Amino acid sequence: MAGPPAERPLPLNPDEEALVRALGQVMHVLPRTIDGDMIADRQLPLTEYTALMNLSEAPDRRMRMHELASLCHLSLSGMTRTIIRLETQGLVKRERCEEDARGWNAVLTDAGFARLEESWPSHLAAVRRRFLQHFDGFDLAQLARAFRSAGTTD
Amino acid sequence: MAGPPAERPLPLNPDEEALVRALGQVMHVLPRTIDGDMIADRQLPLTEYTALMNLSEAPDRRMRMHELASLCHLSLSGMTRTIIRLETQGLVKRERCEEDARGWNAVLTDAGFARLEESWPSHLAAVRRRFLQHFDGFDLAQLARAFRSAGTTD
DNA sequence: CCCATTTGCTTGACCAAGCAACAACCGGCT
DNA sequence: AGCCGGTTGTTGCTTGGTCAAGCAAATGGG
Repeated sequence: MAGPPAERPLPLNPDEEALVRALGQVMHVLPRTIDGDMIADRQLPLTEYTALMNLSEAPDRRMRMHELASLCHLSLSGMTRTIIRLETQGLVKRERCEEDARGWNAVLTDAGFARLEESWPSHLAAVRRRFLQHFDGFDLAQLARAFRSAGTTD
Repeated sequence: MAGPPAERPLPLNPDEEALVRALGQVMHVLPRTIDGDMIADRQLPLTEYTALMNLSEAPDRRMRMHELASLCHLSLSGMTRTIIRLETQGLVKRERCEEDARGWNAVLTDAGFARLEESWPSHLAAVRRRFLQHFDGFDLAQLARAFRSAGTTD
């Protein structure tokens, strides 16, 4: 990545420029908009929804902090703090991990599952309306591959 | 956005699901990666680079806080603080706006311009490598349109 | 078996950024 | 002239990120 101070590479062409700007916009606007929708609609911030959702899909509705953090795109400390918030609301509880007593499992409670059940349609609608809707004619699978390749630490 | 508690809409199909997950990943990883590249390479965080860049393209290298914030995809308060950081480094100065005494102009200094000159190739390289490269076969203009439509507050 | 190292998670400090409440100021209306 | 709604920035609080330190459990070499 490093190099001599001042090369003079070719600047972006207009299409590249437009795409980069538009992506910047989306990255800024989209999470906030969806979070706003969720809060307005179900009083459940996107981060907490995401945690509940990933837990609900895990076997036995439980997961180690490390794995959950990575699925939620959160740092481990951010995950800890999120789980603490959810725990105080009774939506999640923590249990020591049996096969490795250093570890903890975040476990979805029944209340947490109910909260999720009542919230996912709202999340789904937001995702459709704020994002997917705008990619109607596109080859989504191909797009997904490109994004995945841009998102995996190259 | 609001509705009765528990509708049962169709879930996302696998391609939609994959795209949403991949975008989540990118939104999380990309800014941090590029920011990391810029810091490693030029000790200039992405946010500060973006501010300098937008200022440099403005007439007289000056801009009102409001407009600069919007171009940088930053809240006004975030912009205030960024400009304060840049000001303490001597890269920007603030001047009262003459035609409106509430307003301020952020003005790029010569030092700021020099900093930008020395940094933009690094930014450009990061954007190419971390993002554009992964969209080789795509119709970038069409993509840009879709992203713009998803990014404008619907 | 014991001690050093590593691993999994928590915690605290510090920073960046968003939102909401605020202050200063403009401009139009009466 | 004086007020009032809207605009422009700034500040206080919360969330989240990184980094470093701490602690408890696990692992491995002597």
